[in-house]
Amino acid sequence: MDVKARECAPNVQSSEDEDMELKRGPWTVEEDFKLIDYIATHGEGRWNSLAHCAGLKRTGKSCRLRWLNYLRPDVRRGNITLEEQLLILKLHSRWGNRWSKIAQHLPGRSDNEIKNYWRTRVQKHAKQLKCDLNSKQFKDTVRYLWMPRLVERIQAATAVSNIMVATTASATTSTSFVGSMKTVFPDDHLGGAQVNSSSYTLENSSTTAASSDSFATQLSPLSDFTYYYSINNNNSISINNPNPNRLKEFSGNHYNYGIDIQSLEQSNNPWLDTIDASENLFNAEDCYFLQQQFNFNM
DNA sequence: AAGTTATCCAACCGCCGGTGA
DNA sequence: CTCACCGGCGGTTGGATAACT
Repeated sequence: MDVKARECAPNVQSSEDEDMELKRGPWTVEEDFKLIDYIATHGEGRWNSLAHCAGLKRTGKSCRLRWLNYLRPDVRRGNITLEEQLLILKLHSRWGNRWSKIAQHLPGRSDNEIKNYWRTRVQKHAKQLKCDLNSKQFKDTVRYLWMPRLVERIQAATAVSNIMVATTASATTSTSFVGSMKTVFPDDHLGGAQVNSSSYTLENSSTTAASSDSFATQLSPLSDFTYYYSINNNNSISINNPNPNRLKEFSGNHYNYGIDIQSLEQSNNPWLDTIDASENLFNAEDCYFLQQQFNFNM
């Protein structure tokens, strides 16, 4: 994807362009497809000239953000998995608010999404505990309670998925997660709950067992646009169906923020509910633990 | 059912560092 | 060296939606 948009000189603008007002706010389907088509042909980068050449009345920044956070083929959106939650907590404890750095270890996740996750889910729990995010209390809670609990639930989910895989394909554990954990935390411990390779190795999980291409295509929560284009061996992008008539169909049926996939997973696989219970990280047991350990005023 | 509050997240903003003229 | 431009990053906002009263 090194081909840059050099064909169009950004400094040469017609008077008409100079009068062109920049558009803001939510992107339309048409704008998305303009951007996708242009990047498919010319590659990404040089965002200001790209925006101009693609005929988008957007800033280069806006195009870059839209592409990276939403449109690029490998973007994953939707529920943050337990493994990803654990990784985010670990990496944040190490690097703080270095969202882009953290995102590098969560394939397909944008820094924006991780940041949003942190600000909404994690900060909410800090608020519930009435303690500061940067306080030792909260850091201890994350390290000695939250992370071990996540590890337990990941292990439990792995066990369940081993059973379920025989009859249904449903796990969405990222194969890259194991690599990330091993790379970042080669010999790590989580407050007494050790993270070892056997806990996460996908040889134990349903993802490996059901890792056929068709399965991945069906369930991987990738960009909504991936059916419209595909990534070639040389990492270039091919438009699968350039027929503009498809736009309407695509818009009507698929431009729905991935709800189909999520609802499919949840409606067909009730056990997923037990996995994605991220909002219930602190049960009565935990609250008691917190009160005892940290004198939290729950 | 209607109004209010909380939550989520896409998108914007401002700052900063790198780069090239 | 200076300046302008660009891309990347982290912080913030505001609209849409869900949950609650």
